[in-house]
Amino acid sequence: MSADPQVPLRADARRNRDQIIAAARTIFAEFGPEVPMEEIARAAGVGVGTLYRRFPDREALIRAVAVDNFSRVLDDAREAAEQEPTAWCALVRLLHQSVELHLSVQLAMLSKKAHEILKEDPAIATLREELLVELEAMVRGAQNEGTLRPDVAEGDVAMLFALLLRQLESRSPEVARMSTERSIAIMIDGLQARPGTPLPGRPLGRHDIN
Amino acid sequence: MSADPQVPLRADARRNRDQIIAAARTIFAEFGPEVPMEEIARAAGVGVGTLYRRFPDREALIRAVAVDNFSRVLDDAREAAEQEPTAWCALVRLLHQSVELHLSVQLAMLSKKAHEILKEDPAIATLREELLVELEAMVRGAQNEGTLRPDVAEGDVAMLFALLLRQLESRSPEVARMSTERSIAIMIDGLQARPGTPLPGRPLGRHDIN
DNA sequence: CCGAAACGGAGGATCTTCGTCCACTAGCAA
DNA sequence: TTGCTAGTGGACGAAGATCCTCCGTTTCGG
Repeated sequence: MSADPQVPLRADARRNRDQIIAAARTIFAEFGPEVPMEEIARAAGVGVGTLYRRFPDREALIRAVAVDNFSRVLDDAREAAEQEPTAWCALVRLLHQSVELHLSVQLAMLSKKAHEILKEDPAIATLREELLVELEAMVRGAQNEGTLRPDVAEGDVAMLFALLLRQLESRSPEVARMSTERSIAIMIDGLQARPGTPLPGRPLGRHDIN
Repeated sequence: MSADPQVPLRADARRNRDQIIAAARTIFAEFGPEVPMEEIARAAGVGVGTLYRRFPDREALIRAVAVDNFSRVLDDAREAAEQEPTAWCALVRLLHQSVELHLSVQLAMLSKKAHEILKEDPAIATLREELLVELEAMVRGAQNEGTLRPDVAEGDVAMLFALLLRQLESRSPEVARMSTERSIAIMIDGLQARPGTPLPGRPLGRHDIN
């Protein structure tokens, strides 16, 4: 995912590296970016030693996971934009594609620490920007269709994503799932175009959410 | 706030106790119930010793804060119910009265640890139940008025509160504030009664959110 | 089959938080 | 005012958590 190292990795090393990123992705998404490294190693089925050999410190791991994940979401977004008949549908689909989204949001907006780390990294800044451009296009598109209320911008939508995707801890999984679905649906309803009920403030663009 | 102790506290002790609860309230609301005790002591302008003398452990403090805060929210809710012309208005007002609400929600729904502690305590269980009853009345009322969509219940509304009130960390305070306001407004729009767009699942009652 | 690459996890170092203890301060009753 | 006692605060040792290195063992691949 990152630039290939001078010397290609041995097959098993490569495999382990991928497993680590995969494990880190789900674990970060669920518990945030500060879980003990050992948890991640265990989930990946490797020893901490291996983890640290591949990623010299937590920051490096977070960066790698973020790059990996932002790319996925960007792909999802582009795919949705391409396949769905309307911009509105694409937006809704993206919003329901929670899992990947969850992590990107978690890292980029919800965790102070992760945010600081990521904002330095140019590769990630680029991905993030591309993603927001994509989102902006959807928002504009849906507004032109008349389906999305005109007084919001991509920053607003990103913010809602962020708020909604935070799973509530505990609860029974089924209720949690249902409640998330219902909340997303209510929120989508709130986004739909409709006369009246102006929003306070001004539309938040992609620079407002820094 | 709790039953008066055998021997009344000396004036300064009383004052310190109140300061501790006040400090804990804002700090818990902002950073969750696991901040170091010393932070709280510092914010309250007392030493850790004082804190521990008054509240033998973190649990005791959390309980005290929760009782204090649930009562406030309950008062707010009743006041809103009484003063606002419609149930819908009362609901909206309550939702905007974020600060107090924030903490109750934070403690009762967002933090696993706090939740476990609180669910044992009968005083808190009572307050919580009373609050949910109040909320249920508002929900029913607003549904009868035809302003609130009929396919939600008090559990849904509580869930939305919980999701929305989680402040995003960092950002500039003004953008954060504006974005919260906007998100709440969008969500309220989504709650308003309207034909079409049925929600998935079933209405979540107050027992679904355990 | 052998050397290099990779592995895993035990363990020492470091950091965090807890909660106690005690010398000091300040209400309050007489 | 004074003396008694409740109250105070913060230094500090204990307990735990997490980090990350190090090295004996295993696995890859030429």
